[in-house]
Amino acid sequence: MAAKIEQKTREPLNRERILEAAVGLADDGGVESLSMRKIAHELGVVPMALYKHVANKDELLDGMVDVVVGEIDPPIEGGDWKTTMRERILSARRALLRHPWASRVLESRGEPTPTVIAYLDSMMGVFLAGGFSVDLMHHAMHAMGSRILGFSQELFDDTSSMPAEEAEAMFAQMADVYPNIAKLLPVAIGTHDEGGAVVGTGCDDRFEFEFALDLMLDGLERLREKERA
Amino acid sequence: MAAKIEQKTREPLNRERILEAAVGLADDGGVESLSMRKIAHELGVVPMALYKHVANKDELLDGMVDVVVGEIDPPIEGGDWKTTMRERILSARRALLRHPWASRVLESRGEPTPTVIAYLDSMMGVFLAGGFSVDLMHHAMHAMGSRILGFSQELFDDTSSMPAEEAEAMFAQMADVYPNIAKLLPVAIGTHDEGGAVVGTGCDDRFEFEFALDLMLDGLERLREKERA
DNA sequence: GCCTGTGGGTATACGGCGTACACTTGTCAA
DNA sequence: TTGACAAGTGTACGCCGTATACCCACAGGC
Repeated sequence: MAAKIEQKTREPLNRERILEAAVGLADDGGVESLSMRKIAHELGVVPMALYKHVANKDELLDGMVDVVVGEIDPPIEGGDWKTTMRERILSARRALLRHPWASRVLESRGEPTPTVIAYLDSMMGVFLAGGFSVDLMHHAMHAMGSRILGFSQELFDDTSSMPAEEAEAMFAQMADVYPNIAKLLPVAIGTHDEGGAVVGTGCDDRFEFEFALDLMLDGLERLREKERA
Repeated sequence: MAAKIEQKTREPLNRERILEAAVGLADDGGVESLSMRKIAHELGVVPMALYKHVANKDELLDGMVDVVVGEIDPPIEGGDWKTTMRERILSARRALLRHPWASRVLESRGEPTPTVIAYLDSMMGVFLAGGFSVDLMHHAMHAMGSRILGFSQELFDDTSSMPAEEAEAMFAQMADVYPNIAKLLPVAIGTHDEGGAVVGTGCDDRFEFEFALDLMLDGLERLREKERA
């Protein structure tokens, strides 16, 4: 009896299950190819059924962003402002790396969701608790920009995904047209002659992100100290 | 005779005319609502006619980006690296403000076009001519990120577009939920009590952009000096 | 003058999309 | 038993990008 009921009444749809399916599909298919029809199919349901639980596709995208932002660790307690900020931003970055579509969706959405606003608010709190004036905190938030959410759009595709010799050939080919990019050949590809030994540190995304992050945080620290004096 | 010919043989389609129309439509309609059909209609032609001159919509978007990047002033000659960089980036920003859709398209495109690559290459040249090592230039380019092309995505919509009292009401309403954002009310809205006088500097996009830009450039300058020592 | 490519514009059509609207059906309170 | 209500369905509309086949003016060779 119970089994029969279980068989015929499948698990009912709800907002969480829809978001979960959507996030999963976006994770492995990319957000461009995400469609209401595919989500519905994934859930074994007709497309219009989704609209009983989400208003429309935009609202669903907002919900997906909230799922990702919800994965960011809470701020650590008791640290100074800089490490608190740094750690949390790196946690945000980890969340966004798990869901590579999220940064694009975040940018394209006009108004931030309450979840995102709450995150930003808490980050502002970290600045203020660290001794920033409201004014400086304001500028700091603008200066951090998307970095505070763990991403900064890269303008080049990383060449690290292609075989080294292919990338090398590509670089060599455009050496005369783009002389300065060509100079990056050794450091960006990863075969890098250093004191006679070829070391393999290429374009390390994590390093570059933290490099820029620390540059920003250090600059802000300096301004904060100047302000307090 | 000549007039008759002129009448019946309209100005022929070509890539430039298509790009011009597309940029115009995107400028006033937004890039989301830009469609091949609308461009064709604008040009008094059937949609498929466009495909004789552009491969597909993606390639057309690339072309549109190139138009915008082409509007960026060439680097000034004879200045030090920092002002050269600064001025050119501000010129890029002006171009992107004329075509607000361009930054979004730039981000969403995977591989940069040759035009964009050439721009980046010339910016690298500015760093190198300024005495940066190839390594530091490499990190600097990553750190600048999209800022080098004149934009840094804002995470909040600017409240400056809505009437001050409405914004004020909005802020007041969320004061208990977002205490730190609420503290921005005076400085971000634009009515700002300073020494008894209410001054009207709100969220100044230009100021915020240059604030962050200079923070970055100053940080890089320090690293450059440390490196040379 | 005629033939024949060929390049540019056209007509039609396909499969996909988001979603409005009208419907059935299963559940439970009264 | 009824009847309201929530959840899921079916159909349809108007968009989208673009494949494919077509037409036709015109240039170059004969």
